[in-house]
Amino acid sequence: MELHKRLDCGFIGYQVPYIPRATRSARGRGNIRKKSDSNEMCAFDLLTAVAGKLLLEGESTSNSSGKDQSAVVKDTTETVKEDADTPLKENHCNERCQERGFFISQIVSEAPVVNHCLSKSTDTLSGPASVITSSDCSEKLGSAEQFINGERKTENRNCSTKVEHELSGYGDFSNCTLGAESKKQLKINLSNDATITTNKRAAICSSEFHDPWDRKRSMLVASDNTVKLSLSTDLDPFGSFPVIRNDVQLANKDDDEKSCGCTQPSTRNKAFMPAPRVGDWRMRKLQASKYWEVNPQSDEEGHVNVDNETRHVYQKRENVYTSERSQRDFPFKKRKLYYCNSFSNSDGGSSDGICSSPTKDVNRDASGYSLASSGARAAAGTSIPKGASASFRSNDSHVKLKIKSFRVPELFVEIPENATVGSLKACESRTVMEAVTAILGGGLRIGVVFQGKKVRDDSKTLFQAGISHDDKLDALGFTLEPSPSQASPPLGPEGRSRVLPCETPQPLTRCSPGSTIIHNGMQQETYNAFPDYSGTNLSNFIERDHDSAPSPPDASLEKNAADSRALVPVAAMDAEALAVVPMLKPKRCETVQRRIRRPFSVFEVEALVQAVEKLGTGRWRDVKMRAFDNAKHRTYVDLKDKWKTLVHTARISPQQRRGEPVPQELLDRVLIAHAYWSQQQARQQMKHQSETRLLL
DNA sequence: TTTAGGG
DNA sequence: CCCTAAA
Repeated sequence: MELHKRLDCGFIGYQVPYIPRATRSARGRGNIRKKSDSNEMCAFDLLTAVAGKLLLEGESTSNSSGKDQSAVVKDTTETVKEDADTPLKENHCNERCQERGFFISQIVSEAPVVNHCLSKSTDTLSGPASVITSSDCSEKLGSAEQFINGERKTENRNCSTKVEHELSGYGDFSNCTLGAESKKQLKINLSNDATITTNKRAAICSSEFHDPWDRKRSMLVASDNTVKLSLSTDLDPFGSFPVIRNDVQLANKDDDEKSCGCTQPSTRNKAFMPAPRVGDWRMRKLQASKYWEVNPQSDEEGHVNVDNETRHVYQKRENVYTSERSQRDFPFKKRKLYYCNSFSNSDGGSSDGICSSPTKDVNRDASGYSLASSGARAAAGTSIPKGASASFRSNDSHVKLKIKSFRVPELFVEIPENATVGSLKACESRTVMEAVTAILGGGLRIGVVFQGKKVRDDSKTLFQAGISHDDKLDALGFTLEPSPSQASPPLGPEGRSRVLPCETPQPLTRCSPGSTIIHNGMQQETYNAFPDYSGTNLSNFIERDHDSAPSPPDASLEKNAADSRALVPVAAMDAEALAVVPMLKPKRCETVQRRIRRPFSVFEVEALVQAVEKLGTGRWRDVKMRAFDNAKHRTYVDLKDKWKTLVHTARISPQQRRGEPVPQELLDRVLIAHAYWSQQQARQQMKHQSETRLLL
C-alpha cells in the first residue's frame, strides 16, 4: 500500500534568471510585428532556455509557516518518506501543497541563446527593436492579482525566491519571471511608428524550433489550443488565467532509444485527449465542462467516443512506449506540416472550442492578416494622419513596452511516497521542462492589447492605434496564445471533429489539492485545464447547478470522471509514472462560494409548515421529499434551518422580524406544530426511558 | 447520508 | 447558510 501512496506536490511558479541574449535587434524602424517577433522570441527563448536545463531544488515556498519547511532537501538519495524533516509526508501533503514548491534555477552560463526564429526572420527585422530589461526585482507574493483582471482573482501563493540579478543592459534579458509573484519587467522599446502585427510567422518559426540542448522535439506534445499566457497582466482581458490544455508528455530522453519506431502520427493523438480526473466526487460533479474540438482520427488506442465525450481506455503499460513514441513524433510532424502549410493553417482557432473562444480571434483580422498582406500594407506606406508627423520628429518617439511577467500554469506532480528525493527532483525537472516546452514549443501568437482592447489591425502604426510614448506602460499589453497550428491537428483533413470536454474548476467547487488528477505514464493524456474565467459556459454551469434540471455537461463530466477513475492505473516507481496535472488554485478553493441566499417564499413556508405538521420535526429528509422534492436547491438541512428560524420568528415580536413577512397564521401553525412535535419527542423519549428501565 | 445543533 | 459531530 505504501508503494501507492502519493505525494502531491504543487509546482507553482517559475523563476527564470538572467539569460544573456546574444542577438541584438536590428536597427531601423521598429515594426511591432517584428516586435512581436522579438517578444515572442523573448518569451520563447527564455522559456525554452529554461526548459532546456533545469536545476531543481526542493524547497519550501512557504513564506510564513516555519523554518522547518524551508530547508532544502539535500540528500537526494534519501527517500522522501524517511526524510523526517521534509514536509513531504503524505498526510500533510495535501494541505501543504501550496506551501511546497520547487525552485528552478538555471545555470545561466550554460543557457544557450536561441535564435532560431529570430535569425530566420532577420531579413525582415528592422527598427529599434532594442530590448531593455529592468530588473525590478521580485516583489514577493500577493501580486498574483496583477494577473487578474477585475474580480477574477487567483491567489497564487508562489514559490517566490528572489533572484536578484542586476540590470544587464541593452539587449539583455534579466529576470523574467514565470510566476505570479514577481514583478520583474522586461521592457521593449519600440518606435512609435511601428506597426502592429500579430505574427503568424513567428509562431510557425516557433513550431519549428529546435531545442538548444538538442532535446528531442518529439518529446513534447505541444498544447493544442488555448494556451494563453498573460504577458501584460493588468490589461489583458483574457490571458489572466491561462487556459491551458497542456498535453504534456513525460518522455524520458532516454526513452527515445528504447521505443520502437512506430511513427504513425495520425494514429494516436492522445495529445488531444483530456486527462482523466480522479478524486473528489463532488468536485468532479461540480466541474464545469468545456469542449474542445479535436480531430477524430485520434481514436485508436482504445479511446472510446461517446457522443461528445471522450473516454479513455488505458491500454497496458507495455504499449505505452510505442504510443509514446509516436506521440512524440506527432507534434514534430505536425510542425513540419505546418511549416509547409503555414499561413493557411495559422489563421486562428479553427479548431478552437469553447475553451479558447475568448481569445481565439485575438489575432483575427477581418481583412486577413497574412504576413504578406500586412507587409504589403506596410510597404505601401500605410497612410498616416498628418498630425502624426509630429511623432516622427525624432527617433525618440518610442513606445515603451513592458512585460511584467510571464505566467506559467501550475503543475501538479504526483510521486510515490517512497521515491527518493532525487527522483523527485528529476521528475520535477522533467515535468517542468516539458510543461514549459509544451506550452511554448508549439509556438505562440501574440496579440496586442491596448487600453484593454485588442488591437486587431496589424497594419496600424502604433501612433494610429493610439499607442504613444506618453501612455502609461500599463496601457499596452500582450497576449500570448498557442499557435493555432497546434490547435488544429493537421491530420484528418476532412475536418471532422469531435468535442472533447475540458474540465474547469468552478467556483462552487470545494476542492482539495489532492483531488486532482492522478495519472501514470501516459502523460499524453494529461492536460492542464486552468480556470478560464472568461469562458462563457462556466457561468452557465454555475447557474445551472443550483437549479433543478441536471445539465448535460454535468452528467457527461460525471461519467467521464467515473470512467477515468476506473482507468487510472497505479503508478509505478519510475519517473514516468509522474504526472503533470493542474493544481487547483488553493486560494480559490478556500474561497468556496457560499450558496446564494434564497429566502423562503411564503409559499415555501406554507409547504414546509404543512409537511412538518404531518411528518413532524426530525424527519427532514421526508419533509424534503414530500414538499420540496423538486426544489433542488433546498436541502433537508435548509429545511431544517428554515424551520428553526421559523420557530424563532414566531416567538419574537413582529417588530423584530425581518424579511418578507410570514403570515401570522403560518407562524401560529409553526408554534403549534413545533410544540406538538416537541411533545411527541419528549413522549418518545419517556417511552424509551421507561422501556429501558423495565428491561433493567 | 441524515439529524441535530452551534456559528 | 455553513460546518460538523454523531448517529
